[in-house]
Amino acid sequence: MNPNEHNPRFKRLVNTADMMFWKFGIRRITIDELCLEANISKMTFYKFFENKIELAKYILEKKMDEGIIKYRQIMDTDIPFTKKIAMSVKLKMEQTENLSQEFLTDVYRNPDTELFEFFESRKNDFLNEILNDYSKAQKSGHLRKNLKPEFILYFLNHMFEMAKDEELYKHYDNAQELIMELTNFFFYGIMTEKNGRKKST
Amino acid sequence: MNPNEHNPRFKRLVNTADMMFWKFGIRRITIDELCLEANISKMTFYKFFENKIELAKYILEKKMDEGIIKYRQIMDTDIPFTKKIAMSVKLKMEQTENLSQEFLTDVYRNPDTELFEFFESRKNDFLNEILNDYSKAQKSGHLRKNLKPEFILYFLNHMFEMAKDEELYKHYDNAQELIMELTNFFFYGIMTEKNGRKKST
DNA sequence: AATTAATTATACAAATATAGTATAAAAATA
DNA sequence: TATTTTTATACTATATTTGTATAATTAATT
Repeated sequence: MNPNEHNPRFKRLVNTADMMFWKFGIRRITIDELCLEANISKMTFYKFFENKIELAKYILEKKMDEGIIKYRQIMDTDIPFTKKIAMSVKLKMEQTENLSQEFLTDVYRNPDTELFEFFESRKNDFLNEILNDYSKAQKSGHLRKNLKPEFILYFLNHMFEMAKDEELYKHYDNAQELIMELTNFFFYGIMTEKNGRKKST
Repeated sequence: MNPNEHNPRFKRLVNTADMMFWKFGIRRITIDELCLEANISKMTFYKFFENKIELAKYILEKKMDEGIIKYRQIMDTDIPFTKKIAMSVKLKMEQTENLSQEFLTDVYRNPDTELFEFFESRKNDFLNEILNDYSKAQKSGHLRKNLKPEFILYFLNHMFEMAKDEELYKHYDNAQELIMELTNFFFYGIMTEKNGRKKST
């Protein structure tokens, strides 16, 4: 809800920064460079943002909000819960793939912890929302009762590391196959029988 | 033929620099960063290279030499000349694809013209070698006589721009198809009839 | 057309980052 | 052990970057 959201210079700046931060990380990009590329003067930059970190924060916030919105769209749709899980796993998978290592590295290693704290706090809000959704699903009988929602989150996060594990990958023909295996494992692992589990395989 | 070629620290440094320059360009990478990443001390860096530009020059030279060697391998093989042309076009195509825009931008925009001049001079040597090969082929009747070898080079260079032209690309289903079209056009355009041209299509 | 507002261009001081060197300690090698 | 290589640290001189102040341009509004 930035009041400058429709200002063409503002948009140009944010888009340029988004692209460049994503590609090179935050610390490698100078404000002068951004202004040159976005074709605005430095004074205009400082009209919009206090400094580079605030700009990065704005971009990060936007990206995270997009993810949350997509997640909520899935959860609010009137489809079976099993389908919701499958779709949200797929969503997280895609988002993990699109993640820029350069951007994230700078978020985590930024000397002052500002960006990092901002990111972590937002991430926690999001995780709590997911946790809440899973808890509700558990109460309404969609998920196994003898399963801590925190474990689900933990497993979900580690799924993506597993998807990149060389040792594990060896046993599959391609990445897609391994991802399917993990998703299925997760899927059947959390569901109650009536909601997705096969009685025997 | 650097005497340090087999020194593990030297190798680590060069490999790290290769990767990082390729990804981020030269100017964005500091010597400290390279040393940290390659796990060597700064003093060791300066044992191997006078400065960052010399290191970049070494890497650029290596990359260009690799290309030239591959080209010569093709030209020295005992295969029909038509095949040689097709293979060397494919080689150039691949090399153009692998080109790092970040690396090249820094080569061209480096404030002191050192790297640029080094690159251009090497490139010219290479172009002359190709020119020479085409001239010989022309004399031995593999190429049309009424065709300046310089035109071939010019066309070859512009083929790769054409391959990326949005307007042109529209008319093809995929990139491969357009590339084939261009290669064939080039191929039949330079050959004498007996060496590749179809009498009618 | 005159006034007002927004944007740029330029220059600048202060802060920060980087390059390159000197030195002593530590590690590896002979 | 003696010798060589490598590192760690500290430091100076540059170079770069930040953030601001100012006047000049440009665009928008009255």
